[in-house]
Amino acid sequence: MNDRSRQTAISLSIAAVERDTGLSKDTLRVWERRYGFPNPGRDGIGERAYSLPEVEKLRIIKRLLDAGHRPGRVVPLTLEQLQAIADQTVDQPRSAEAALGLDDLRAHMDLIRSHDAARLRSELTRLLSRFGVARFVTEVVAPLNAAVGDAWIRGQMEIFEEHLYTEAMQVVLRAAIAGIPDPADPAAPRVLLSTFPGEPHGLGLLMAEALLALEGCRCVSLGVQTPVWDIVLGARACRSDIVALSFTGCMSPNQIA
Amino acid sequence: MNDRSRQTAISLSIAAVERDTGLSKDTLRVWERRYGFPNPGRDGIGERAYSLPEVEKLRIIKRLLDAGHRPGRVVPLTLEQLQAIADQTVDQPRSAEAALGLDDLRAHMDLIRSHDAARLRSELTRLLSRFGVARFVTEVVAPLNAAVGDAWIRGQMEIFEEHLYTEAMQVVLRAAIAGIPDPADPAAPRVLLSTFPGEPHGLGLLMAEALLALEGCRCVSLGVQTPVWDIVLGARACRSDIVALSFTGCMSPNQIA
DNA sequence: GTGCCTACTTTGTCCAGGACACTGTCAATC
DNA sequence: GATTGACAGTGTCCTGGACAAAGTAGGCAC
Repeated sequence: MNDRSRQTAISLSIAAVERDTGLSKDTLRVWERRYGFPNPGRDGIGERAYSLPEVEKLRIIKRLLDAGHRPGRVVPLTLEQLQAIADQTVDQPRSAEAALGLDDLRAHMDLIRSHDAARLRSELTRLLSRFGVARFVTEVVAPLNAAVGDAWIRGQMEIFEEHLYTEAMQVVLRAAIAGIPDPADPAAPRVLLSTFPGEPHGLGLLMAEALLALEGCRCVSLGVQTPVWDIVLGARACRSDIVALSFTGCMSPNQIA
Repeated sequence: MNDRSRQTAISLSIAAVERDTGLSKDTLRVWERRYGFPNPGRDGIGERAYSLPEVEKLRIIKRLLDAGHRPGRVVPLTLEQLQAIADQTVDQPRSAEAALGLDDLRAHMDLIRSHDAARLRSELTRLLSRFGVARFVTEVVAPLNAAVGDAWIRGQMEIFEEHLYTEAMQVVLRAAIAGIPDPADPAAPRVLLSTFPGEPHGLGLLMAEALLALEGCRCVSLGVQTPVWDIVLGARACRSDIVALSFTGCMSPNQIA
């Protein structure tokens, strides 16, 4: 309700840190109790006041957790140790097959980092025209997403850069989808797309929509973060044959009565 | 971490209710303490187990709060009383000017409720062509948004229907924006668009983007929910002259160093 | 070595009840 | 009518305790 203006000193309330890091208030307090980190000062009222470097470190830790590490092993570490772990973590087998060579991929990452939204969009559109929708999605979007995710884990990419990329890619993908004609076959399977609450990333959804539309499906998207119950309602209302849900990794289509 | 499967009995954990209603765990507990509602049962472990009707009532209450009512006045009421308040609340002065007459508006609401995504899209596209981008945004999108919001407050619209509408409108607006050529003038003002964390609605952003692009601005959108610090970083990186932030109601552009 | 079962440890979330700053309300005063 | 002050309504934060679910390691048969 309040969000008292904390701009005076550069420190954040526990609610702000929850927003910015994705770590719940409970988790933040219990880490402080157990690991001694974070160790926020207190403002005049006795409430936690997190410093900016502390929040930055928390963000790095959150990324490592999402990448599969355990809190007990990473929370007590120093910044340098965290960076080292991040670097070695992402040495997973990269992009087996891709229309983009590794050099191309690096070039596009640099393009993102150059913050030239218009050029990024036109370059992506060029690739779309060159490879067609299907190859574009599987061999350009997917590896680029992975590369952006990796850079993000390594701390080599700011959040706004990732937003910039997501927005540009969204524009291109939506244009691609708009270019796919509706199936003439009245028996075409009807697909409802959405993500569960807690999954705000919509690129996977658009990728799926593009591929499914290509296959001749009649796609209806509900956008991201639809409550489970409303997904059921929506599936029923649209008489959908398939419900496609996009996760950060796995995919689970299933039939609904 | 757990989200224990509660499908067996039809009850939700406090975390699930927080997700589905937007009321914080703290608020839910304190309402229980103060007003005696909600009054969830306890599962085997002693944790709150909210019933489905309870959650539905909480959702209605949340809507009324967002519409300006005070908790003490609405939380203790019965469902009927709440419905009565909702009905009388929305009797605000409706749509002074609009390209859509009230009948048209009602017709479009019915179209949304018919769950025919394709027809909704094409109808909106038709209106876009007929009125042009500027009038479409101000005289079609804006009143429709308001009408959807009203229906939502009255409980006359399911969440998935609102998602359906948002997605369709998004497709149309993005197509409209894509059709606006980039300004040739190299001195065109550069505008960065985003919303603050906590504001996940992107239609306002797209409306602003459309209007600004029409005015010859060079728009770059970061999408929704960008952390404040990253908006600053983004504005700097894109050398933006203006930062446009979309809220649920008011608009606040401002200059950045 | 491989597979499986059983302890042990880690970890996020939940609980209770107290506190307090912020905001809106209402009445008395200038 | 505006301003001020008392007062109640309200959301968020605090502490410290508890525990189920998930992950890890040891033991034992094959």
